Amino acid sequence: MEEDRALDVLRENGYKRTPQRRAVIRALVEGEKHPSVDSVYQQVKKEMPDISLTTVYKAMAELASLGLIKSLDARNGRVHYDTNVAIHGHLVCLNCGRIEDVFRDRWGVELIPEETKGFKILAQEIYYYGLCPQCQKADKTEE
Amino acid sequence: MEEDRALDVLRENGYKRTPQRRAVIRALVEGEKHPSVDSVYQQVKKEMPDISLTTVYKAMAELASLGLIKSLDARNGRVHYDTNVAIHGHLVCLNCGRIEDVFRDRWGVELIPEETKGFKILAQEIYYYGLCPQCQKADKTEE
DNA sequence: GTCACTGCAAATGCTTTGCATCTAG
DNA sequence: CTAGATGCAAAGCATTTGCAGTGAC
Repeated sequence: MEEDRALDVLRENGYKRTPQRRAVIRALVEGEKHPSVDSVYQQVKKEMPDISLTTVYKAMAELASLGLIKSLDARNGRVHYDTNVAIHGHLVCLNCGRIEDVFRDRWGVELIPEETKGFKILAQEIYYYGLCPQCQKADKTEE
Repeated sequence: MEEDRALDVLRENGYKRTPQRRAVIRALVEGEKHPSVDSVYQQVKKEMPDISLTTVYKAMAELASLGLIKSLDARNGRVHYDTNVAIHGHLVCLNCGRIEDVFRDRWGVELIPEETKGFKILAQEIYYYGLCPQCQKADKTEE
C-alpha cells in the first residue's frame, strides 16, 4: 500500500480523511506486512494514544473494501491483513503465526471458465501451512 | 472420508470408538462435503438428540489432527471442514458461504526448496473467493 | 476397575453494534 | 452547518475450558 494513493482513494470514495484514518494508513505503510487489527492498533497508539480499537477495526475494514489491503487467514483466530494486494502466496506457521510471502512470476492457478462453476471470482489465495524454522527447532528440543 | 478407515485410525491412535464419535463420522460421510461444526451437530442430533456441541467440536478437532478431515476458511467466522483431504481448490461465495470444489490433475503450486524459507509444509490450500451464480443474480436484482 | 470421554455451564477472545458526541469539509 | 466519523460500553458469537459424572475396553 502507498500512503498518497490510499488517501486519494478515500477521497474519491467519499470518505473523510480523518487523523485516525491517516494514522492507520501510516502504520500500515511503515509497519508489519501482515498485521492483525490489534497490532496495528498497538502501533497507532504510540503516536495517537486516544484512538480506539473500534476505529481501527472500522478503518481497516474500509481499506479492505476499497481494495487497498486484503484479509488473510493465519489460522489463529484473528484476522490479519496483507498490505500488498498483488497476487502472491503465503507461508503460515501454525505454531507462532508468522507469515511469509512467496512471490513467483506465474502461478498456474487461473481457472478456465468451466472450472469456475459460474462464480464471479474476486480474489485468489494460496496458502502453505506448516512450521517455520524456529518452531521446528523448538519442536525437536521438546522431544 | 471413509467410515471404516476412520474408525481404524481412531483405534490405531488410542482413541475410544464411542457412539458419539461414530455418529460424527457417519454424519461426515453422509452429509455435506464442507460442513461447519454446527451443521454436523445439527445433523448428528437427529439420530442422537443428547449429544453436545462440545463433543462435536472435540471430535472434529481430533479427526482433523489425525488427517481424516481438514479445516477450511469460508470467510464467515466459522470453521468449516473438508471431508476430502486430497489436494484440490475451493470456490467460496462471499455472500452465502457456499463452497465448491475445483479438481485438476495438477496444480502448479508446489514450492521449490528455496521458496519455502525453511518452513516444513504440512498443508497447501488454494481459494477462489467471489460470488456464486445465485448471489450474482440477487445482486443485480437489488440494483 | 481405569482412564479417557462426555456434557454442562462458565469463560474466553475477537469482532460488531448502538448511541451520544464530535469534526472534516 | 451537517453527514459522516469517533469512541465507549455493551452485546454477539464461535470456540474453549474446568470439572463432575459416565462408560469403553
